[in-house]
Amino acid sequence: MTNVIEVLRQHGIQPTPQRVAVAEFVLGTDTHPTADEVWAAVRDRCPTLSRATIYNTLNLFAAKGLLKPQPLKEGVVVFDAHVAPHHHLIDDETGKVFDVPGDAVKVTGEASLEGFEVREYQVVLRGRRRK
Amino acid sequence: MTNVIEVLRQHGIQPTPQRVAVAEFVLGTDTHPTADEVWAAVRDRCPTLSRATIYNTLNLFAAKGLLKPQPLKEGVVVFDAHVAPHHHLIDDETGKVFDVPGDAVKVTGEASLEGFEVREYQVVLRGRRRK
DNA sequence: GTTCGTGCAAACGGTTTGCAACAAT
DNA sequence: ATTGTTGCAAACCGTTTGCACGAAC
Repeated sequence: MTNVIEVLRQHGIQPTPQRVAVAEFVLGTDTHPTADEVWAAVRDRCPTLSRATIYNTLNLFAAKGLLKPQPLKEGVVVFDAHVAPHHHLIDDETGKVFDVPGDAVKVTGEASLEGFEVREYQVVLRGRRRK
Repeated sequence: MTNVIEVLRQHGIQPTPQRVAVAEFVLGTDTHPTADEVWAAVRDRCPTLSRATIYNTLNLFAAKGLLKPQPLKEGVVVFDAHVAPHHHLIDDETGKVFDVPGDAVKVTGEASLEGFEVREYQVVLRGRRRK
């Protein structure tokens, strides 16, 4: 993780201590955390940080293109620091979300859909993690 | 739409008037409605039907394999009567969800993912509907 | 009369918003 | 002084649940 403060500034975000704490966690993980998981992870470093600020911050980051909210599970939004196009695998047992590189799976035929102009697409795979 | 009552019975569901009303709407549409949209659509035919019954009924249908809940939007679950594997296109402007036949888009490479056993997959396309 | 389904209202969990205190410029 | 940020609490919205009434076997 390079200098988080610089990254925030480059995206037009004032680097407050709370935002830096959130950014350092959320930009440095590939666990696709929920807002509450971010809160739990940042609490020890910044105990006064409230849920409201978590949501404000995550939504701000999303609006500025630092994060992408993903409706992959029912009832919660998970935040993905991986902004470039890629795919997701969801473990049936644990519900955990794993990144799948964009080139690991190939999609063909999306250009020939009648009546649609496809801007982006994503493959959601569900299955089991082999150990 | 064949006889809805028969379909319910075949899935081990007692066909009450409320369930029949819900089934006739939800099994006969491809609009991927939310629970509230189902409620609104069934209200005129069955004005006493409560939200609780809507949720009970939709969850029952899902448990019995008549419907598949899909986490395609943030904050709501949409119900899909299309149970066979297929894909979805979400209109950027309206948020509406359209079915994309399973063979209109081809996915390759999912079998070769290291460490994963893929049970099912789905392509989520986002873009604009051309008119 | 027991079982199952309904409907109301209350509870719930994730998210948002209003607002007062508080930096920072 | 103005602008922007925080944190609390309350509101909000989609969904679930507890429970009493009612229908069906």
